[in-house]
Order: sequence, then structure tokens, then C-alpha cells
Amino acid sequence: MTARTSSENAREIPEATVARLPVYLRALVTLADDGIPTCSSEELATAAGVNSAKLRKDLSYLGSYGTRGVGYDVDYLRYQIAREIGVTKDWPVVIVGIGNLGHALANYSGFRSRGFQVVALLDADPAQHGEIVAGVEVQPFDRLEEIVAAADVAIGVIATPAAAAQSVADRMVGCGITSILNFAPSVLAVPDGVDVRKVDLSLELQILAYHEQRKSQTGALLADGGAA
Amino acid sequence: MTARTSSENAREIPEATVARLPVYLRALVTLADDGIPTCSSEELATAAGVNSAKLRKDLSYLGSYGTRGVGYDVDYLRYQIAREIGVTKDWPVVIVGIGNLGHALANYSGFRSRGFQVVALLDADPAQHGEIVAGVEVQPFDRLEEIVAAADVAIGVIATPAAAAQSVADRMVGCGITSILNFAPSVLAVPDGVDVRKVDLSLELQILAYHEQRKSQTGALLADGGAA
DNA sequence: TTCATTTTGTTCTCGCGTTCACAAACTCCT
DNA sequence: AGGAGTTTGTGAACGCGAGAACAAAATGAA
Repeated sequence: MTARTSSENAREIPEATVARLPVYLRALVTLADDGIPTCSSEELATAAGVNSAKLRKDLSYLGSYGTRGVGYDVDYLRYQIAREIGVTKDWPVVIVGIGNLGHALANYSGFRSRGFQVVALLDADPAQHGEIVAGVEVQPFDRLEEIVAAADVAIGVIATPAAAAQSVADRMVGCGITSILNFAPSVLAVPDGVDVRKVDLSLELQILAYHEQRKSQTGALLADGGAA
Repeated sequence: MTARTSSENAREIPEATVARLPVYLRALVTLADDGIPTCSSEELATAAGVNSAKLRKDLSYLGSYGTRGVGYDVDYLRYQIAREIGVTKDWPVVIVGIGNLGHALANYSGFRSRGFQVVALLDADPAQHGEIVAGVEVQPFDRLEEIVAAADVAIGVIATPAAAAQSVADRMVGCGITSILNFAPSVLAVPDGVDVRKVDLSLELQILAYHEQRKSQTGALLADGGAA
């Protein structure tokens, strides 16, 4: 992340807090949908699956949007968090690599409903071109620069095989994209000022497997011990 | 996590380290594929995208598998990490919810190549039943208990809409699954001893959007100053 | 008005994770 | 054999985040 001087902006929100804001936002949307007008930090924390002290501390970085003795106005807080994250208006997004995962991402309604609009689907394979996925036509990867410039795209999603990911990232960076969400299982090298977040599906399973293995090992040890 | 006495098992690997082991494993596999027999901590760290001091400390939790003055034997270290994670043999996995994302997950080759075998695809919607995805037939969700018992499944993947996720999780826990990978955007409540990891696609984009928004804000300020 | 009650916002402490820095140990060359 | 050069493994310092605890502020009742 770009480490700027803290004096430049009074509100330096910790990264851990930033990562939880979308969770709070989602919980608030759910509460609003249920017609609940206000909530306490305890209620919101439960809905978001966190500690209430942590929630209050996180929200305090944004400002004082609650009322002591009362709680938070759901709609008001929701707007404030959405504004802080920057999803009060839609962000244009391009997805590169329209394989199985790319299809799923293009069809994922959560993007659209949470402030992101897929403006283009790109793939290097000519066999994919012309297909309409979720109302958007798959186009040649070479049109990347043109599309990014036209729609002023800042966020790119990489859903290609690992081998292609770095060259796709280079092209993205080259045409002005400064945020990349990478689903390919590879480490991307990008210049300073470009943010990369990585989602690795099998990595998560491997972490689960580690704990699972320990569970069964400990169980076996305890079984022997108990037999004595 | 079950907090056991540290005397019970000498190797208490920190969670942050566990999360990086799969990254190192992947880097080692790549090196091995390239025919590289040994590597230094510096080289491996670069390949994995981390600091070399952190890498060495992480590996030190597993044991002393390197040689001072030389480095690490790629194949040997790879096996040791794989053994530690528990992916030397395949883990059976069930996927529930065969929509767009479920299809992509079922077809994702990375699972198979990294120690996981999808033994069943389940969906509550009868319209999906009978379809063959990646060589596996989609079956009714009601067969969950039967399948889990038959294949001794410990890991379940939830790719349903948010509304169904909690009830799916309850059923999974009920039939003995103790590790859940949740792709639905909802907070799951599970008993102690059950591990849940959550992957939230739009959450990652929202985090990027936050930083992106700050860049453009700061960028506007800096635009006067200097565009280095 | 004044007091009791509720709930936020913030201070403080503790523990974990990251990073630096260096001693230990191994290889290779002379 | 001995010394120079590498590279690992680890002790120590540091900084960040989590959680407890409390003061400040708002409401409502007497």
C-alpha cells in the first residue's frame, strides 16, 4: 500500500478496519431491508459477526455517527460507510479471462448490487469472442486500452490461468488501471501505487486442511491416551 | 480454534504462518517444475512475494529443513510443507449450490491438483439434478448425509445464495463436517470445533474501491504538486 | 430540574506478528 | 587444515490490532 504521511489526511483508517467496513455495510443493508430503523453497536456487531467494542472502534475512525444512549440510525450509517468506501456510485470494472471463473464472476449479481458495473469482458481466445455473458459481449483482449480509456476504468479483474496473469497485469497497469483483483494463483509484480488483492480458492481449502489434519491427529492421540 | 495446552504439541504454528504455507508450497512446485533443485530463502521469498526474514521464521516453525550456507532442497522442503499442511493425500470435498460459482468451482482444476477431490455436487433445485459437471453428477441436497458418511467427508464448500447458507451449514455440521469454505455473503454460526473460512468476492472489490477513491482524492491534491 | 439508565466514543493494556540483526553452521578455496 | 564467504535459524525490538474498561453524552422518569 502507498504509505503516505499521516498529516496529509487526518483520517488514516487502519487496513484491518477497512477490510471490515464492507461487512458492516452488508449487515446494515440487511437490517434496512428488514425495516429496522436503528440499532445498537451490540446488535450490529452480532449481525456482522464481530465484537461490539471492535465495531465501535472501527466506526469511530469514520466519525461520530451514533447517538449515545440510543444507537445508530441504520440508513444514515449505511450511507456514511458507503461514502467512506466509495460505493455511492458505480465503479466500472473489466474482467479478463472468461473461462469458468470469469463466467461466474460476470454473472455474479453481487458486483452490480454493491457498486460495481462490469463494462467489458475480455479474452485472448478468439473462440470466446462474441459470446454474450450476463448481457455483455466477450471481446478480444487487445481492445483493453481502448475500453479502459473510454469508460475510465480503474479496477481490473484477472481470471486467467496463472501463466497469463503477469502479462495481463502489465497491460492493465500500462493503460492506467491502478487496482487489480487477481484470481490467478500467481504472485503479481506491479509498480508502487497499484493495489493488488489476491483471491486464491485452493489456498483457503489448504488452510482448512491443515486444521482438519490437526483435529484428526489430536483425536488419534487422545484415543491412545484414553485407552491406557 | 480449539486452544490446547502448548505442551501437548511442541509445534504450535501461528495462524499467519499457516496462511502462508500454501503460498510457499505453490512457489516450490513452480521451482521444481522449472527443474531447480535448491533455492535460498531469498529466492523462495521472492517467488512467494514475501520478505525473506519472514519466510525463514515461518519455516523455522516446521523444523530445520535448510542447510546453512546452501539453502533449501526444493523437493524435500516441498514434501515437508505438503505433509505439514496435510495435502500429501487427497481430501474428499462436497460442493453445495451448483449455480454459476458452483460450476466454476467444480471445474477448477486447482482443487484436484492441490490435494482435493470433489466427491459430490449437491443442489436443492431439482432442475439441476442429473447434470454432469466436471465428470460428477449433480445430486439432490438431501443426499448430503449419505454421501458424507460414505466418503468420510470432512470439508464442505457452500456456494449457495446467502439465504440458504446457514441452513446448509447446519446440515453439514449435523452430519460431521468440521471445515466449511463459505462463498455466500453471510455470517455463519457454527459450534466450537468447526472451522469456517469465508471468501467474499465483492468484499475484495470494495476494499480496492476504498483505496482507489483515496488515490483519486489525493491525486487531485497532488496534481498541482507533481506528477512523478 | 435532577437523577437513573442506556449506549457511544476513547483510553489503556496486552499479545501477536513483522522485521532487524547477528551468531551458528556449512561450503569452497588456498 | 584454516580462513573467507554464504546462508540459515533465532533472539530482541517494535508496531499494530484486539479487547476490556470507563468517561461522556443522550434519553426519560420523578
